[in-house]
Amino acid sequence: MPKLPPLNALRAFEAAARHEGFIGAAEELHVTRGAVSRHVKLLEEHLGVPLFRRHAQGVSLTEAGRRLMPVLTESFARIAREADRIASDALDLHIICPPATSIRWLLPRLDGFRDRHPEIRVRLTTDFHCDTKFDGLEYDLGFSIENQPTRAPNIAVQGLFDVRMSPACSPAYLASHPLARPEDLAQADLLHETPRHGDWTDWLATFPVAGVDPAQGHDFANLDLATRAAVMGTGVVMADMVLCRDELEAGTLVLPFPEMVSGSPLGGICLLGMADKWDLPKVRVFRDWVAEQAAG
Amino acid sequence: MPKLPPLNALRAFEAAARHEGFIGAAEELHVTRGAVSRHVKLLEEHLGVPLFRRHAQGVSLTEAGRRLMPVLTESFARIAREADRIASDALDLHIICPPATSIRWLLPRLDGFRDRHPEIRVRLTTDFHCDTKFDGLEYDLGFSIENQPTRAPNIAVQGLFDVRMSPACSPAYLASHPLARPEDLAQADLLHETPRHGDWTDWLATFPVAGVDPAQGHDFANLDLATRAAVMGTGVVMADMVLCRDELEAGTLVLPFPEMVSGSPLGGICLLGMADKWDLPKVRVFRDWVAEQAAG
DNA sequence: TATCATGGATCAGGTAATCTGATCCAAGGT
DNA sequence: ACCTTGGATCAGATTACCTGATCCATGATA
Repeated sequence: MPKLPPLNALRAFEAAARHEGFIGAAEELHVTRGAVSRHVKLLEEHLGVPLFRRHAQGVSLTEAGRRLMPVLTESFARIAREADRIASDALDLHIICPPATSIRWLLPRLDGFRDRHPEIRVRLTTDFHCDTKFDGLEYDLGFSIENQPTRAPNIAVQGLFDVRMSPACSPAYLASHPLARPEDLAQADLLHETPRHGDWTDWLATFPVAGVDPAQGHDFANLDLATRAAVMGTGVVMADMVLCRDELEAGTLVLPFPEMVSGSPLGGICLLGMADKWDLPKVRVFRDWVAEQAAG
Repeated sequence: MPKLPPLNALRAFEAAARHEGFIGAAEELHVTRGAVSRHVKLLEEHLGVPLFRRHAQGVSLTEAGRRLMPVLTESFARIAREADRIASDALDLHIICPPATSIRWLLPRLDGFRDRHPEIRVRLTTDFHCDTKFDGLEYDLGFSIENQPTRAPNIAVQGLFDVRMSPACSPAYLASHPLARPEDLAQADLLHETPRHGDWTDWLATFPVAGVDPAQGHDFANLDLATRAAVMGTGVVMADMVLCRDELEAGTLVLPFPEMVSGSPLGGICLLGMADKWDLPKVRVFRDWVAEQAAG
């Protein structure tokens, strides 16, 4: 079976052959002339044949050197190209995130991540995804609104923040629709993030308020649209304390009952991903960044 | 420009991938499991992506590893194959030698060299060759019967033994043709190694013998044929003391005038070769062996 | 024709990369 | 429950490698 010569010597020779001199090769490899000279000599001894003719000014390839060089140049180039592709793909970070979390929380912060890690190309897909069948091959990480403790064993989970909900509306709506007591909600226009109306149902399970029917009100495709409707004074949305922080701080949304904040029976927002990829540098870096953003 | 990962790590990974385990790779590379493990880990860190999935029993390639492996296997195989060919060609030793020296001196000894250096494939061409235009590309070494001190500057020369000549004939010939005095050679049948008759002319220049005409006698294509004719009792050959040693020791040839041994005006037998190749291992080894044989 | 510039060879000495060998650990087989 | 297999890991030893100085041959420069 053919034996492979010392690889570092091969690389030094290839560089020297390409540069037609040891100095050029030394610069490319960030070593001294002597190191290149030594490598070439070692290779020549290994093969038992000179690869360069030494002249006063520079070197020229011998017959043997001329035969060896193109094989090395091509092989190294192929290896480098493939290794580069693999390393480059390793920096592509594909994330899936539900619309509200994406638009109201992730997207506004994502440029910060891109600034800090320009080498990682983030590809964000904003859509719902089935948590129980998270596509770990397609996506490196997914935001989930259902932090269930038990999932498939090859799916890793990292909690981010609790879901804390409370009814919210615009100051103008509050002025025209008095909400002095929770029972006043029975007359309010409820805004729902999905046709399921789970948001109000869950909250009412924590705070049973007589006369409020979660079946009534307007439906939206997601929480963002419902929230924006609330800001425009359309009604009362079941606002997420985290996702609606901007509006609450700016005062475009207010909480009529600030004491009545419910948790989520689903356990809050979390990140999930395949255990396989969980500790890839790009994944770890993103997870750390998200955790930092969630905490701050 | 694509960057090349650590080459030794690539080799370790390739071996591990081929053996589907670190232990097999370790054996192939003559290192320990730990060394392979470390190399693979280094490469994985370099690329930023795992190449193996670690199980309790052995490892299996990840997507990235499956992409990288064939490129490495093919590239390394190509490099190893070409390097092997070059090293192998470096062991082909092509020699040219004049017929008499070849048949009477070199060939009987050559098996000894082949025994001592079975890795060197000796290819012997038995023919005259023009010394002034020794074909250094075709032949690694050439035996020359003309040890001229000044040659082309890129031709190296190594003297072997002096040419020492004296008339010789078979005992039977001597019995039937009395050669009591040098002058008796005038009546002898002279045997010439070439139509040039240089052998007798040179000897007669050293030992001028009245009445001997170097123009007469029988011509042969080379010294070997002339010598064998002399052994058969055809006449008197101008025998080389080295090349005819066997016959002289066996007594199949005798020297009528053992005191009258001339040197050669050409300086004796030597080896020559291109200065380029003079110190190649195969050449040096052969030169040393020839010198040893010539001295012994 | 002397001097300089260029480019490689070489060497001693230091340092970093690599290997070893022992130990640990997890998972599957008996 | 125990053993076997195969990889991970660590401290310490070893080796390979690089450096930086110096030397040398040659061709350019003045």
